[in-house]
Amino acid sequence: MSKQNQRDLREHNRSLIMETLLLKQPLSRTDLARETRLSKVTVSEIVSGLLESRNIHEIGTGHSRGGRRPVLLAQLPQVGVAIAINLAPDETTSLSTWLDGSPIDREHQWPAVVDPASAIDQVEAIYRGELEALARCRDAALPPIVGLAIAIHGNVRGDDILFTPYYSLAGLPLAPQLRQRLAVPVWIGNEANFTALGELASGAARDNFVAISVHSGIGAGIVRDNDLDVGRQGFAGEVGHTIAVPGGLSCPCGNAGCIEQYASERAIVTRWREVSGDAGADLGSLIRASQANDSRARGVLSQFIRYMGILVNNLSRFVDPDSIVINSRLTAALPQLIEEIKAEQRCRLGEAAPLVPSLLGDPAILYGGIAMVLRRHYDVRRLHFAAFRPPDTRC
Amino acid sequence: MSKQNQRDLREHNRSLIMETLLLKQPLSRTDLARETRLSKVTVSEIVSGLLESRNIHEIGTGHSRGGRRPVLLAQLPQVGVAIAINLAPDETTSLSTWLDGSPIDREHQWPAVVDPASAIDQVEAIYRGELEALARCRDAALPPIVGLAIAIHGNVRGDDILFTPYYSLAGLPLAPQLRQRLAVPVWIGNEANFTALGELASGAARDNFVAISVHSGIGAGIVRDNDLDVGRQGFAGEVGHTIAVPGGLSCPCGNAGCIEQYASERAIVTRWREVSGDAGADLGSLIRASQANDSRARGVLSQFIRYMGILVNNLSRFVDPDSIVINSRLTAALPQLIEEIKAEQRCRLGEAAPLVPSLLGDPAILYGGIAMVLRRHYDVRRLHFAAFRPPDTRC
DNA sequence: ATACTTTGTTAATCCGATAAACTAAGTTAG
DNA sequence: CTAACTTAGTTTATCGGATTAACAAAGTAT
Repeated sequence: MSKQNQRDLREHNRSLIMETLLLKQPLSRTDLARETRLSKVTVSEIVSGLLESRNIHEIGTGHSRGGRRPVLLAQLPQVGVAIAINLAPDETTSLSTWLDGSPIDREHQWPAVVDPASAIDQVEAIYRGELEALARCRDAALPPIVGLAIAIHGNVRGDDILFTPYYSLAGLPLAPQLRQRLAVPVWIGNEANFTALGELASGAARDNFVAISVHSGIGAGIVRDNDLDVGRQGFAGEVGHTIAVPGGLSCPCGNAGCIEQYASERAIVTRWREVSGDAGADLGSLIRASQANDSRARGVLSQFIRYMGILVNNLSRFVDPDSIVINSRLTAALPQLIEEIKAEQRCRLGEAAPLVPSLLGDPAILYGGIAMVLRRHYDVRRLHFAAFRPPDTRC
Repeated sequence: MSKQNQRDLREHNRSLIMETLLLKQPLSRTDLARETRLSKVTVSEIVSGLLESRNIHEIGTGHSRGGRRPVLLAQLPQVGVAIAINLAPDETTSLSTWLDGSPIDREHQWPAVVDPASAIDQVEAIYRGELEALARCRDAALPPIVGLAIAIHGNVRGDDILFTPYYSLAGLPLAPQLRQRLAVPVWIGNEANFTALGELASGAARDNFVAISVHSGIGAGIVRDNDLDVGRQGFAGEVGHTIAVPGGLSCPCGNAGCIEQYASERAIVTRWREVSGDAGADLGSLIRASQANDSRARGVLSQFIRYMGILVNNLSRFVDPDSIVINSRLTAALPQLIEEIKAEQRCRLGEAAPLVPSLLGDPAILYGGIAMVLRRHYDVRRLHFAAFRPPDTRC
């Protein structure tokens, strides 16, 4: 039902050109015609529109390839701001970027939002606080806000918050209310799904992949054809609640043997405390002990490896992705874990999917929110974050 | 890259009209304009083309709705033949239908194709044998063959046979060779994926669903947006090789604890033989014993229920489909098993996906092959099989 | 018989993509 | 240094496809 008249056709080709430019800028009009297989005339027309709407600009001329020099086109990033808010169970973080994904200021922390009665007010206050922080760090006026993305630690489908294990936001009309109050496009989504968008935009993976996020629970974002697949009820990728041990440890979800009872940070730390006899032990001490070749720590990690191996195997069998991205503090600190998880893949049905570490690490959720905003703003699927500006150059 | 010029637009709208007509025939031109949201003129133009190419015909006039009576349009089924061949490990079956999916003759049996050296010749012989059988049962000449689909019990991606556990067809250029020899469109695909297409065309499920097939192994076809998702290497849906028991029974695939070691027909019959002490016991005797309330049989079935419950749970968490179709001889004979598998769903993350039995049963693979041919022939995604002609009216 | 409805076609128009010709601005070879 | 060639981008003419509006065809209702 989507593309059936000429206006849709034009819209489609505009998206195509914008996406190509965002991915491979700078490009000339002729480059764009070659890449998109559109005629030069069509490209020139659409480019005129994009120039006029100040989405792109001409940045000068490139090197001649034996004739007239090409006029190079590039995105105009500082004409708008994208904002992402991560409603984590224990704190709220926020980040604002230009339209190329480069941060304007550092990441900000705020109190956790847990009370459903005041949740919408709180998020509104955080949004306004973020704007003030931006104003303080910039003397010039801010360009328009092109969108706000809010990461929910729970299940989301469209504007509906369906289930939130860590707080009680289910059923709250967060997105519609904020849209009205802030007069800004608002997108909400599951945290693991945002992470997957972040990995897509950072270049860790593309096309068809799964991004696994390990923290207190285990979630995943499934990307098919450069688009999120959230399933019928927004539960696609709830891989923490796949059963790995029949009749195993009971899980708050109601089932027994869910894999997140064996391989989540919480499960691993619990096990590490048992093994080490230190009730105050945490993920950091486990990592340090492992680096010091502590055999008890290695034992705990072998459990992590084993169950992550099962998860990766099962993911490969179910969805057979092009690659699997892992975002976890354990694999970030101990890169060899990735190889050990790979070594668990013994199924001879084809090669195992390439396993790659996240390029974004902890702030992946926020960058994923930014990606959510930008892909809607530009009406594209893939985009490419500009190199991250080092912290010292920020305000 | 697909739809960017006007020709693509026309092609898209032609497909849209054909798909709508196949699903809801008979329809008038005005009905089609309303359903597709295209203008009456565009519909009339495209319909003229479809009439001229004898894909559809006018079957008369419908009831007046207060004005001129509509001219009803319908598919013209007997202008072409679709053929499907199922290369099962123990036998080969074949089926031919008209373009509405109604069988021309009964299903035919042939010897199993196991020798890679002669496999292509054998399949060619079976195809020609099927044509002869059709000629024998019809005095009139056959219309053209619009395509041949071949179900492979193994992994397929495009024309490439990647892995076949039961015979050695991997790497064989079956499709390209037959295309050349028979001068007919040839499609090959995984058996479970074909089954999913069959369920789609039979109306058992639509849009986004998973069709699980249980026999000697366990496979699944994943349908997203009415299209098959076969994954990077054609392994998507190889759910039999997801691990359900860490360190469990070893599987020929190289892993341990694969779910098909616990819930496939082979696994269940093995267990039934152990429990009953009868080395000749089979699935039929298990079903009969269960119907006679034999407690040992019920025990064996409870294992089936338990592991199928895990599989359904994990599928729901990974892909969150609109529904899950189960095609197995056990659930077909003992429908209450479906309810018992449903009862295993204890995860409170949203409602469990509706679990429905296959409408096609055993010949689902063949009908799925037919669907494969027809959807390519008409360039549509969804289609709807005409009611099956009862066996006694066939030749 | 007259007025109204619905179906489907004809005619006029609009919109978007393309090809061909052309202008602009360079490089290269002699 | 100029003539010939190349590449970039625009102008012009044309084509293909979708839509609107008007109309013809064929019915119903009173």
